Amino acid sequence: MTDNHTSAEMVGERLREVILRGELHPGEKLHQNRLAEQLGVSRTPLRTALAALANSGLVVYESNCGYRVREFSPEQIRGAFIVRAELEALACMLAAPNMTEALSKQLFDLVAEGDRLLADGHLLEESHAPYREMNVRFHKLIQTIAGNPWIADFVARLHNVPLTSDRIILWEHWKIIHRSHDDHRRIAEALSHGNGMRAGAIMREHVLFAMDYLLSQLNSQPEGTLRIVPDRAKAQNRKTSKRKP
Amino acid sequence: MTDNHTSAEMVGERLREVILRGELHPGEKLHQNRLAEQLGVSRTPLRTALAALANSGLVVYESNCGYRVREFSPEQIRGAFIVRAELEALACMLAAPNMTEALSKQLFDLVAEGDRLLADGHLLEESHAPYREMNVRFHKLIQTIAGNPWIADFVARLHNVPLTSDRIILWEHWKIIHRSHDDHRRIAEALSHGNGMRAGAIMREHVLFAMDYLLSQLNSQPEGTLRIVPDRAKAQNRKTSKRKP
DNA sequence: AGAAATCAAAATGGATCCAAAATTGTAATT
DNA sequence: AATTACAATTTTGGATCCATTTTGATTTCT
Repeated sequence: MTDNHTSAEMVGERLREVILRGELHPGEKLHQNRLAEQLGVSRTPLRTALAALANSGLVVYESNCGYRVREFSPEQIRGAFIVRAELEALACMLAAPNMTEALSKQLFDLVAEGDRLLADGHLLEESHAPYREMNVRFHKLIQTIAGNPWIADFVARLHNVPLTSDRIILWEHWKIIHRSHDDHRRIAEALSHGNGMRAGAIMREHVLFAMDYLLSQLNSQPEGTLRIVPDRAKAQNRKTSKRKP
Repeated sequence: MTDNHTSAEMVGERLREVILRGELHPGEKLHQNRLAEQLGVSRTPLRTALAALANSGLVVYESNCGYRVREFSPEQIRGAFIVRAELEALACMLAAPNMTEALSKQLFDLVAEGDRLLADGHLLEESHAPYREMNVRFHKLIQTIAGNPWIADFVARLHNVPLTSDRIILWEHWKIIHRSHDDHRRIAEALSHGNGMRAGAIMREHVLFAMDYLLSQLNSQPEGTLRIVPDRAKAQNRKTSKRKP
């Protein structure tokens, strides 16, 4: 599926993973020689990949100073959720008039898949990944039904923020994950009835609550259940010295 | 201000201009050798620029097949306006609680500038550029006040569609441009009163009407007052042959 | 004659090389 | 001792070169 053939594409995808996983710390300088050697390619495809990543917002570039991992303030993370809430709500509104029997079934199938994973009364460790994938598919399906490619594109870009990545499920409390899954069911029901406004309202709250919960977790325990948190202590020597000779 | 020093950045900006201005036709293949020679640089910075443009959505890339100018369907253009309407409405909602006396003044100064340009009862030819710039500044100021950088970024990306570019003012009819400017005044007034909902509602309609008008112009006279329209007749030989040897 | 195979030309992707700029370390001067 | 000037190293940016893939055109075979 996602088999990119050129080195530049592979390197880009690899870097994206590494950055989102937090293995490269925000603000960290990306030395081209070292990185190229580590990744086993020459500098040329690496630079191509970096140029692309810079435009996708994962790294920042400064002329003659190279690339560094982009860092996001809590305020920016909050902003990402707010825009995402609005875009996904809009997706619901646009999707509603496009609903068919088949599409309704696809949505409810995903809900049922979540039901199965949560059947025991809690989410097993080994069910984390399947649940996460189901969650991603549910949101993406609605965006597809909406038929506006810009929405899916922008939502994907908003996931290019380390902490808001769709690969992170930090809901350990049963009540929260249960409520979140219940939102999915209600959204599916509203959409299958053609009620875009209602589906959109649920979706907006669905995303905004995730924001509140994530930010509260960030504030309360900066490094606890979350190893993904950018280690500010380690955010090392960045001397923004700017002298005129 | 926008002085990018490296060749790659200059080439990228140059290509962006050329594509948005329609001098490179949608779907057209971008031959690296020829382009590099035309632009007076080697292929390396050109490829860096293309990689960036690909991620910004102006060109599309296919492995081992190179880059071509992206083409947008009328439906995609419509979709861009719809998302932009929502994002700019959201910007109004977020901007309202941030308003100050100074910011109100800045907004009304821009409105007054438009008043001056339209004072004669119509828009002079030489006032086109100033009016266009005022328009851009008005919208950008609201996005700045909103304080959510994602909105400004996404709106800018939505302007990366040839026909929706903010450099195009195709409103030749006095009534329409007058009404559009009146929207600006009402938005400024609503914002200065802290009424984000109302400002957002006006903004949404402001953008959606521009969409309707643009699309109607596109349908009625594919090449009339608009020279920017992609010349489909010239969209030349693209053989998407895909054989397995 | 039409389709398939083959070979030549061209274009893309990647590696290496070189120049220019920035950073770092050292020395010299105040 | 601190700061400035200067030199050496490192790193980035750009050009060139080479390999691989694609494209197209010609030839060959059914």
